[in-house]
Amino acid sequence: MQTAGDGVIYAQEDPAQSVYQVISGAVRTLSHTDDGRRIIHGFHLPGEIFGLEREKLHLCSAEAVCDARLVRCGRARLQALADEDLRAAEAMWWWLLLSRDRTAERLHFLTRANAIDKVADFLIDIAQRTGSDGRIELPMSRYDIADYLGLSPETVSRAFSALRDKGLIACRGRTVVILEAGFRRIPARTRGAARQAEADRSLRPSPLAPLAVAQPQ
Amino acid sequence: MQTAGDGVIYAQEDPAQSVYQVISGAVRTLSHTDDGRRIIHGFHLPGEIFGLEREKLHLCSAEAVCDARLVRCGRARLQALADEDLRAAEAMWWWLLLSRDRTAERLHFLTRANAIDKVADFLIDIAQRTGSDGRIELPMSRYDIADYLGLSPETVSRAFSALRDKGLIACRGRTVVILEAGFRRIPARTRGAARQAEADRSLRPSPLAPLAVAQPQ
DNA sequence: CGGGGATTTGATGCGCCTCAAGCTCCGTGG
DNA sequence: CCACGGAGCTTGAGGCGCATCAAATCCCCG
Repeated sequence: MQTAGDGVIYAQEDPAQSVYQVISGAVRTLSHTDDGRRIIHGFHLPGEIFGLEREKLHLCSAEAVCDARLVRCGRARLQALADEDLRAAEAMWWWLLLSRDRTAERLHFLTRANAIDKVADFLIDIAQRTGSDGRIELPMSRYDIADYLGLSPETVSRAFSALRDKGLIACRGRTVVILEAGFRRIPARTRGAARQAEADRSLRPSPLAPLAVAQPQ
Repeated sequence: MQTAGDGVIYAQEDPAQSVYQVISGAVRTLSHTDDGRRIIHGFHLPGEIFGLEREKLHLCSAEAVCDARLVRCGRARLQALADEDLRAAEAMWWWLLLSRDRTAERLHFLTRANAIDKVADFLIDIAQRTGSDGRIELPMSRYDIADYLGLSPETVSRAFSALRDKGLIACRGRTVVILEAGFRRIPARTRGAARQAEADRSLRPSPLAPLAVAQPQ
């Protein structure tokens, strides 16, 4: 399926019938606080999966950040896959645990780090997930990043400026180049996180044929 | 098995061979940032399960908060349970999804809420999990709470005082009584969280015989 | 060339961390 | 039985970081 920028893929409270994988473009999952502020749960880049729910309804909405192509996989089909192929079931299990661990890791980081480190970490994360060696073209706005990191857009912008002034990145609008290799390890991450990230990158081959190379969250 | 207060159940990087369920007392899972500060991932109360890992090693340590009794369940046994009983496998799957959702919910809350709301939410959470109708005996210190909520111990203490001054709680040391019913819904939670909490409380019966009524995280 | 959203920059205030004392409670030894 | 000590907790003062309000600038696109 195909979705234009800002298009709604599913809304919060919609029946959760499918799981999705991004083919191209980018997707954000989001919800709103009671006082109306937006929370972005995560961004989903090509190859990554989203939409798996515990209950019958989606807990958050999903929107295309920019024009995006997706593959949809029905719940029943996923269930069938897991039932008939033990390795597929194992892969899903493992993928879900990874998703949980990443969320926990993000929690600790966002709770402790300052604004500059958050933005730096975000850029490194995007670079790694896109397989980039430093140059990245951000699909999302500063507002999106702010709502994802729990900062104000102004603070995000100031963090970009600070990183540029320090010579750690070069950027113009949404084009960013990560300059400093040393910059690639952020303080305040929990011990062992580096080792874990290493393990994550060498993703085990997955038997989830149409949904291969699952990058959770 | 039995463990005294502050006793180590397993250490970070230990081989992850078992899953545990708390029978009595309380357990904390924790790790340390590179600069030495302590991060408490979660508290585990009677009936709750912890220790399930994606990899061969534990990502964080587990310690008894106070004297505690635990049940240990080996990985192989868990695997066998899942293989032979489809309903058990489903329950584990569901439990893991719940764990993920709770972590995500906590992430958004801790990123947005102020110190008083964090502490208030923490107290309500503990009260709900212990099945208390208001009176709770905290097993953990203010320092533990601080490291769990990402606050300083002083700020946690001030939050307790502020809640007391507002007439929302009564407390003396680690004994707390939640006074205001209206206080039981905290702002800044994401929409639908109330409905979700409702669903969580009516926990579906689990076929995990020795590890029944699984409360994740 | 004009318009409007996205981004940047500036000024100000509040909230939490840090450093620093007191205070409470409880166990221990005199 | 009471003085002592120490850990846990509370309270106070000051400073830094981020949110907020405000305004200027960039840049894309018609």
